[in-house]
Amino acid sequence: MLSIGEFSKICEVSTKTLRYYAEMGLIQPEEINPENGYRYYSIKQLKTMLFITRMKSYHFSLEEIKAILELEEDVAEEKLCSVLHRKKREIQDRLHAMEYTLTQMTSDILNLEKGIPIMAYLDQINVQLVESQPMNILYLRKMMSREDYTTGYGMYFNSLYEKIATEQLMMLGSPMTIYHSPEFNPSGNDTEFAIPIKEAIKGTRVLPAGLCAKTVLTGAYAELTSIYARLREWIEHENYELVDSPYEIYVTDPKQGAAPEEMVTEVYFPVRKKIAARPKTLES
Amino acid sequence: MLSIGEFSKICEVSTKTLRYYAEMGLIQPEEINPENGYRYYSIKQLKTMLFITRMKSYHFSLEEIKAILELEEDVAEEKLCSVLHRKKREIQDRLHAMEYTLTQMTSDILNLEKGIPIMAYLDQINVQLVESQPMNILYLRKMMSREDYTTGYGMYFNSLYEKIATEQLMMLGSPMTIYHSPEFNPSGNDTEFAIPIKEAIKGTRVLPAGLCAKTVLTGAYAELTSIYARLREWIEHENYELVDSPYEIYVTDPKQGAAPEEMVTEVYFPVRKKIAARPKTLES
DNA sequence: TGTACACTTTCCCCTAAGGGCAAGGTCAAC
DNA sequence: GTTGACCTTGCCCTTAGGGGAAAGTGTACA
Repeated sequence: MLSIGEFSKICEVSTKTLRYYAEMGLIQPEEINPENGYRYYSIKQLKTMLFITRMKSYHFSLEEIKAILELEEDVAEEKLCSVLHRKKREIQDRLHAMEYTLTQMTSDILNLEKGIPIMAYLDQINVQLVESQPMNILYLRKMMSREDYTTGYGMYFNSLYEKIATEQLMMLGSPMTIYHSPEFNPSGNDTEFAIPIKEAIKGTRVLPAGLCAKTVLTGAYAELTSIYARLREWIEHENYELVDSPYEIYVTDPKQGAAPEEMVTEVYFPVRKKIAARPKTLES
Repeated sequence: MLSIGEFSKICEVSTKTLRYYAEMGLIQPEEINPENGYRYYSIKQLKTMLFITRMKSYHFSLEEIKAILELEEDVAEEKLCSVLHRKKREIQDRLHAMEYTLTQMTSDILNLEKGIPIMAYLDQINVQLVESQPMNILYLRKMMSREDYTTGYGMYFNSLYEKIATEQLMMLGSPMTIYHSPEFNPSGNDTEFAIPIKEAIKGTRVLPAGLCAKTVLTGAYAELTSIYARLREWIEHENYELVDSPYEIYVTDPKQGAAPEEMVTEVYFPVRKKIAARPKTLES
């Protein structure tokens, strides 16, 4: 039997950590002296501790590790395998995100070294007032949470494309999304995926025409937040107000896998001039 | 002037976040109504908020971002540039660490699919008792914290190699490190870098001969923790005790950049059989 | 056998970046 | 005048432990 200090040195973790793990039920000392409360570990528990530290290095949370340790013998190996696969994919995603962050940092550094302030690009975003045409769109409307976006976009546009193909419909424009949640909502956004087509069939509706503030983004989607901010700023400053859901048109089809710098996205905010000093703004 | 809710929608952050940032002095509302405490932001502050979220996406802490925002105008750009460079390197390091984690996970998954339990390798580590020869070593002794290790190893071995080259000394073995801190110590370890040479000059000492428990590791250093644990377990189980500082010999020179799977490292624990049931263990 | 010191226990507060919720005050549209 | 949306502060919660205090315990040494 090993005291907590001895065991902690062998495992190369602190005694604090061992006590914490015992408290949360991750690994219990094999024996506790009932008189003085001293914890005693068996050397056989070393393997469990090394397993825990390995899973921790794979970015499992302690709760996840606990769940793995509590698996029944007979399902343990396959379950562990599947859970490792899942975590691996998660880490790969994080890795790609970091790679993208790095390219962004590099471009910012390059700009800075040329003497261009980092946020200068904001002033380059220019907003135009345009009159949009009415469009007949084939749509799918879903609640999307932040994480669903990357996979969701693919899925829903795919099913729209499929319908167009199987029903021999005629596409009249680029795919688009319409954001019906009026505000930034971390728990989920009411999002409509749509493609303009000629035929007015079931599953289509007309996107009404109207005055819009419009901005064109050339480059990766990461800048979209700034675009939205800039549009809202413009609307505020020019004394307009939003009268319908904003939408984006993906002029460069994201499915074609164009280079991120060449992707073109148009952002539209349906607006109307604010009527000054009149309370009833919902009627013209 | 925008209320906190309006500003939060434009910036796409929560009102909680805005209040938190104000509280910690990151960004103050331009005006606070003294009667009711309502915060009002100016649209000009949007640029600052977008800058903050961008820096956050670069993994700067809020404290770091605050420091950047508080820089004097004239030094701001160069300082920002240098700080971005530093952070970029940090992220690259994390990226490499994650890539390594991924290769480890992959190999664990492969084993599992072959039916080999993840921790099975522990039982494969075998420990031998050997009698080491005395060695005359050229050494450098330093306190190392965990993060110093990767850079430190390079630096200190380099300066040893340099001395050997300039003073025309004769190397008699592979580089090694001796760990004098008796325990796992997160704040810093007393570490000796050494290379066996022929000449007994200033800056050398003799590593005494003696009985050692020895293990050979073939593969990446990440497994070293397990090796140490296994050695301590063996010592405990076989009723030996540690009588001097453990050391590692890098048989495959890490400078030569061999593939991690082919690196060979020997780990030695100077030991002695425990004298049973006698209190004075320090004298034989 | 006494003593000094190392070891262990529990308890409490702290971290970073906010989220959730409650109670109460305020604003704007009807 | 009322209602519902919005704002305020305050408190507790999150992860994976770290730091330190106060008190009890174990053991090596004289």
